Amino acid sequence: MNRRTTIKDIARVLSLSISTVSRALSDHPDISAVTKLRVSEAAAQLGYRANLLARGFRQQHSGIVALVLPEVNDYFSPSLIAGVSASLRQSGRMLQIFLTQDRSELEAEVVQQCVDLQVEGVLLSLASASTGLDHLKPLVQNEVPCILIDKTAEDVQLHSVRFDGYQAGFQAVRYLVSKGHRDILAILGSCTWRLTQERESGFRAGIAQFAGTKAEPNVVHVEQVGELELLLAKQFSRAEGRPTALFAMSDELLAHSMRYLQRMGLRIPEDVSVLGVSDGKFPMVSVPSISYVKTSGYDMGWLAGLMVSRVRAQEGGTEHVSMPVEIVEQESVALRA
Amino acid sequence: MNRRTTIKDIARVLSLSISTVSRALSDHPDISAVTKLRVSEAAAQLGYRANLLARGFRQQHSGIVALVLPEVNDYFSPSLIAGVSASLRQSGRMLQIFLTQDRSELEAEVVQQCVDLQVEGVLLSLASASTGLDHLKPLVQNEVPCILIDKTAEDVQLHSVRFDGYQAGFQAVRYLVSKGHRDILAILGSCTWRLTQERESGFRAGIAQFAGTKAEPNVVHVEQVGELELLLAKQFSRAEGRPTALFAMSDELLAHSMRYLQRMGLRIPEDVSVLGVSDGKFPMVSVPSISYVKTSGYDMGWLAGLMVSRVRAQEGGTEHVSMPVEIVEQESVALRA
DNA sequence: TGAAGTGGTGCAAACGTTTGCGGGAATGTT
DNA sequence: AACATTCCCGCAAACGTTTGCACCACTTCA
Repeated sequence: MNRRTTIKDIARVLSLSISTVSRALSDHPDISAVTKLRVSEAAAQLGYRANLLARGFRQQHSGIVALVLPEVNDYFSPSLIAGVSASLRQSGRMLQIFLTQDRSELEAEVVQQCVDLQVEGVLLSLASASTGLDHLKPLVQNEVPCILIDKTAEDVQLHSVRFDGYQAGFQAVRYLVSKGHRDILAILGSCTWRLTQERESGFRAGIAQFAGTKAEPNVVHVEQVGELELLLAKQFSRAEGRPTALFAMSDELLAHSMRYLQRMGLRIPEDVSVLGVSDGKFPMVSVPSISYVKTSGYDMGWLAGLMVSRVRAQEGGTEHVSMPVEIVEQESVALRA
Repeated sequence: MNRRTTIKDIARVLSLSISTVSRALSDHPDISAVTKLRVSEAAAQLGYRANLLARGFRQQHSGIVALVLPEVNDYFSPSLIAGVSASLRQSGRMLQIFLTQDRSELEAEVVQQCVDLQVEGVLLSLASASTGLDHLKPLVQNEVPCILIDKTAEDVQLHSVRFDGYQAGFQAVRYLVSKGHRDILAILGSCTWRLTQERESGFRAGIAQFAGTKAEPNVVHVEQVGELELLLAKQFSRAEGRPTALFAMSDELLAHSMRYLQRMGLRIPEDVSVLGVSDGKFPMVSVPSISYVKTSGYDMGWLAGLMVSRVRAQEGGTEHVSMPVEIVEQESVALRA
């Protein structure tokens, strides 16, 4: 096997020193224009490619950004990954993905691996069991920028970017009430997620403000999608006083909810209106199409990617971004007298 | 900032040479048991972590496997990624993901980047425009194991793993015919994919063998999902002699097809039966649940991950694996007299 | 007693790149 | 003419790890 051509080969061919070649390739001001030209021509000629491991080793960082996810689901993750990938490509970095299977121990292990690899930054979506943040210490100790995304937690040391959960819940109620709904059922995920808590408080605030004083907020928490069937059966079995609208916190909850509603013979939106929180793809292909609170995973990924550049550039304070949401109207919400 | 502890620190603390420490940590037979113990204790004590960049640099390979995808879609990619990730974790490697936006130039660029990084192997799903394989030359020249997955091509140099497309088409027809269907419409993807061609030939063979001699295979190719609406309108507008069953090659085509069918007021499965090819998640949440030809992305990812180990271990001939498929019955196919 | 083997350890080079420093030549300044 | 300045460039060290080789002490065998 023919050895890779290195910077030394270029130096030999041009009778230059390796330091000059190195500087020429990185456009160092000390090097004259003609030399730079000769070097870059020779490099192209010889098919030179920088050895990223050698460079990374020398510079003490790898050019890699890690994206750590509990799992890669069918709804949110793909667009998030696409956003991160696009953003990193632009800043000349590479994307490494780690899955933690939603387990804290794996998360800790993976975090250590990121440090060992000397990544440029870590974009981390917390496992649901990760209540404490001790296992992220290696990152701050080694000054690796860590940005919590989506599934975040409160922390002064770490940056974060997430959707405005409060607004998501609040706007959802506002919209449904504006369509005449008063009895709204909120299907939320695990209480351990900060995201869930925020949406719930937004939802409750919305109910209090818009639905009138008599209305009691109707909220259920779902840990496993299996629980949904019974919950919905209980809520919708009675003909009188059942919810006229359903608000689901995720595509997954939304999909399963719709499935059960339709099984029970309830029509959407004639019998019950439905509003989701989504990236937009599932609501689009569904029949009928679903109105939803839009949360762009792509945008979030893009921003998170930018943030590692920002954080590395100047050590400003820790940023906590919450991204805006907006209502997208489609067919699943009916006007109610 | 406190420097990372290195192998040298351990050596100094124990008054050993760095070579001894290195060998002890890698369980080299030359080193005595007691020394190994002392070293590993000191390492734990000092919180030593190997510098992966230094090691990779020295060993000429990074411990990273690249997964190169045209895009990360909502249906297939997530489980594929999960499978690859799990498999790589087991072999102690890390996963890097590159998206090519289904563009050949980006694919070529990314391939070069993989070589620059000295990855252990590349799992590559071809962009639809990548007809030739010249841009993969850097991989074979640098002896980087390359395994084409899913979107593959014929090549003697490169390994490949994909689903048995012929069987998918063939079994689909067999199943639908067994339920009494004769007029089956096949919705296929881009002709440029080898996968599409195989499924089409399987489909045609099935029609020829099972549907009787009089039956003409009814096949449409969809480049952009937008075309679907007109295609389906044309096929299903007439009341007489319209297809009684529809076979869709992907979740995406399936989802959009169903959407349009239902818009046209056609009931599934009463008016038209539907069969998909899928990983299984979308057919499950759909209403009604969809019968499908099962293709496990997780299994494929897992296998692809294993293959890089196999290829690196002993240089056997190039492997071409085609994974079996099976019919999963659900609610979307009606019995027809 | 000398030679040959063995088990444990250290020396030093090497991987490819970056970078602080020093120096030579040419030009400009007193 | 002496000196300062500017522009290019080379020397050599350094990053942390692995590994071929040499070495020493000790045992075994002739």
